[in-house]
Amino acid sequence: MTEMIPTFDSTPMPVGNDQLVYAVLRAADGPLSAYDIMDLLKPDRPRIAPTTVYRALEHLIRDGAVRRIESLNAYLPASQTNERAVVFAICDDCGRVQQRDAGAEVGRITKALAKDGFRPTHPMVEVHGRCGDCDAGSSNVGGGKA
Amino acid sequence: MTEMIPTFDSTPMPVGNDQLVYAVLRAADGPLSAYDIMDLLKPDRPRIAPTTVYRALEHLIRDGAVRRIESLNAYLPASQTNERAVVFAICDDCGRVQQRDAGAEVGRITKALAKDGFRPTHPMVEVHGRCGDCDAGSSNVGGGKA
DNA sequence: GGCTGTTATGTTATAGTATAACTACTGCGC
DNA sequence: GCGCAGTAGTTATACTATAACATAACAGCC
Repeated sequence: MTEMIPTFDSTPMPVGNDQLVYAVLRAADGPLSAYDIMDLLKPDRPRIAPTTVYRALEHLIRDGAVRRIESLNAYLPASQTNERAVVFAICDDCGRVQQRDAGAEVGRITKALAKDGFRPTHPMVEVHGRCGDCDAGSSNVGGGKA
Repeated sequence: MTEMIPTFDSTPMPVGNDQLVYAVLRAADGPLSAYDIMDLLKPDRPRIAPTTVYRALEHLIRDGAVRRIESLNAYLPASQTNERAVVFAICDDCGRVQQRDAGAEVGRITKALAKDGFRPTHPMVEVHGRCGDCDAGSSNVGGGKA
């Protein structure tokens, strides 16, 4: 946890970019692209550049506070301190993403690959679909997509 | 204009962009980005545009002949006609990718999500790591990364 | 034949995502 | 002070993908 809540203070507000980026991600109700983040930081940092955002994301991801969704080119605050493999359930309708542990299943997959001589370092599982809310909301009886 | 093979006989044999793109992917020994493909097609089609390549990829993916690797923004010919869920084992050293069936494990994951009301449509599993060849070739005894 | 809808393609421009290259500042240990 | 590592700023550019519009080929129908 790099959480560092800088509350009652006398310090000269050294809130770094990492914290700012993290705060923006926490405040959002869905994944954000790096450029979304940049736009949301503009009020505080009018001249912020992509590089800055990407560097902050790099740190946050390295520390496990943020995760990247490859299939969306977007970023989310990690939901759990739990370090096991995570699966993203991505709703293509509303854009919201759930994170769930899939350590067991991912373990089976990586073990099978290891048997073939492959040495896994970073597994990722992303499942697109439709969340319960959206599925209920616009029940189109035919069964197709919206 | 559409690259007729000008052979013996009157059959038009119009080799479309889809076939050209597919041929390039088959000839490569690893995944290619859309712009890699474009460059490789330049000799045949000096003025080919990104749009054309993306459209061909769209068709090929729709037909199951090609798969996209999200974490690389790259494309591969599908290894199997088998329609089950596939896991990509991506070597971060040499760039080569193996495709293996992971229908069983992916089935467990999607079933678990379905129990929560999520309706999966397109699961993807991509595992980064190091292939057997690279792991053997540059055995760095400490166990870290290259 | 003429009309129209559909699919594929071409062409130009632009949007969106990510990194390179260089500079400079800060804190820390020697 | 000096070098080093980490962070940050700045500018430019590379890489990935789509929008918007025009054209051509063909099929079905009147």
